[in-house]
Amino acid sequence: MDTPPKNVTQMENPISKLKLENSPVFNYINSLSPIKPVRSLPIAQTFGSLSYSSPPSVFTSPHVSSHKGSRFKSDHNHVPASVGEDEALHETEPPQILQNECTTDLLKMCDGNVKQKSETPDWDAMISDSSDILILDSVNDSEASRCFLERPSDSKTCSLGVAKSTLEPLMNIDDALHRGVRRRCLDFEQTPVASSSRCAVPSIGLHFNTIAMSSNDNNVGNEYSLSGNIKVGLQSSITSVLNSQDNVGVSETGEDAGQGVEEGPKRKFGQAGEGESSCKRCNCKRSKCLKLYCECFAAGVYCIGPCSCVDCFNKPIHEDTVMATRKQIESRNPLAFAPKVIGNSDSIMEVGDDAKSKTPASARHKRGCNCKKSNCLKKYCECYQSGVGCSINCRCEGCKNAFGRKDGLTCFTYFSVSAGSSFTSMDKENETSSRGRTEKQPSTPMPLRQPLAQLPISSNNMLLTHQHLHGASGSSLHMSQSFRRQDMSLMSHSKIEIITEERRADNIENLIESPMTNMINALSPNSKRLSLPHVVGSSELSPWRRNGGRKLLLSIPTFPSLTPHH
DNA sequence: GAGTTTGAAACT
DNA sequence: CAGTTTCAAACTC
Repeated sequence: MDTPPKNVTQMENPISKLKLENSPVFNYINSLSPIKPVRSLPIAQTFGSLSYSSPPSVFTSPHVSSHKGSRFKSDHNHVPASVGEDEALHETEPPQILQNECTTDLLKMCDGNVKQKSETPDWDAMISDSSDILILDSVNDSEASRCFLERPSDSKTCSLGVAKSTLEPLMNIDDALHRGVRRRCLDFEQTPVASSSRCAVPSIGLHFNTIAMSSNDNNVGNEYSLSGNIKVGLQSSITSVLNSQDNVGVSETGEDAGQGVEEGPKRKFGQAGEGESSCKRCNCKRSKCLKLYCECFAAGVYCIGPCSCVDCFNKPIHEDTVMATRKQIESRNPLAFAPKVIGNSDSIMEVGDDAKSKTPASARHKRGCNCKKSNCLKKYCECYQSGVGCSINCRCEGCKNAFGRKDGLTCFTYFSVSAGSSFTSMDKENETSSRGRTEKQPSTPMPLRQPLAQLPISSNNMLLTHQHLHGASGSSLHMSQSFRRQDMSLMSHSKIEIITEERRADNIENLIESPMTNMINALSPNSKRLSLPHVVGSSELSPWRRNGGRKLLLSIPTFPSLTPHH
């Protein structure tokens, strides 16, 4: 099923890289079926529960992880095609899944030295058909592709995050192609090493997690995104929104690496629930990582690498303990490990970063939050943290959740039309008052993307635009202006500025090219999605686009059915 | 990095 | 079920 070894070997010849398109591997890859929506991997929760799918052996078996760990260290010039590993892969991967998604995506990005084959599905088709979102976060375009293509002879490790394909560090084009074919879905479950859309800094990438931490804008808690994105990809074939560093990561050798080698990448012992990430970095000191306090444990993953936990029992070697504890917790609350966020599939958009990136507009926290002081505007709030609005289930006080207030209002990005100004005094006031926070908010323009995902489209087809609602019954708050979606589309085509708190100072070009704009653009008057390439950066057909120093490869996703797989 | 705040989880 | 305690993440300085 996988790449014939011969071809793989052939790939090692640097010269062949330049003639990839003629290589058997390339042909093989192209012969594979086009990208298809993948909903495969069960997002159903974890182990223990009756309806839960059993975790792939690859995650439960330490030795497998060792494999993986070693894989990262493997000489990239060497083709690690361990039979055992491949077998493990075969065991874990639904055959039809991602047959060539990794490679296809991957190849698409090799538009530098490696020419894209004309037969490769065009972006329009891909985007509209597969409804993928593929946002690459990388230093820059050239770097992205370069990393991809260059043989890291200089020990640089480059990895390119390709949504599901989740390339790995130490990946050069050879390995990339090779692994893309060979590894497929394993990566998706192997979240830690999952995707990286970033060219790694000179480092020996072992854990993607750390890169996330080392990125410039230190986002808080974005570690969630990784698996979230991956899962999205799996569920919906939506290539992830790998836009924030959390989504990506290449780590350096070191403690992480050591642990990675020792235990392998962080694995799931259960399947992290929808919206949960398998890429946690806990810091537990007293819970032994055996309580839900522990994010790793709660997410269904073992602690490894980046974790700074003390007396951690959430490790493969304590699998029995972990399982027992988990069962105990589940006996107390059968849904303890169930996805906290549930959502519908009929949402209009799904964007954002990290866990939120897969949060459909209608998604809501299952249990609701209970915030008293944070106004649901900080990540203390599980709803906010999950990128969903508060709901009737919430018992929060003074809810101002930007993703949707308990009272049904939605606050989000500033919206200014045309030459317009935009900010009302209140807006500015709010901006000011919230800037301190916002600046530290996920670099992810969370308010930028996420809320958009929840553009409140009313039953009468009205798109409620931003309002920074000030308080529940906010004083002078302007009630949401409303635009018909049609108008939105028109406006976006003419000129619409979308100003976020974070990016207000950005130049107009960036603003216009903001994801939100693109998304709006992507909304045709009849609510159909428009081809992305036309939307994304008219100047270049390249799927790469700039976004505040990040390259975003966008496409518009259809919503995976997030109907909880209970 | 240390200390504080916060709210979920756990406990009573 | 409500109140309290514990806990770790989020946040601030």
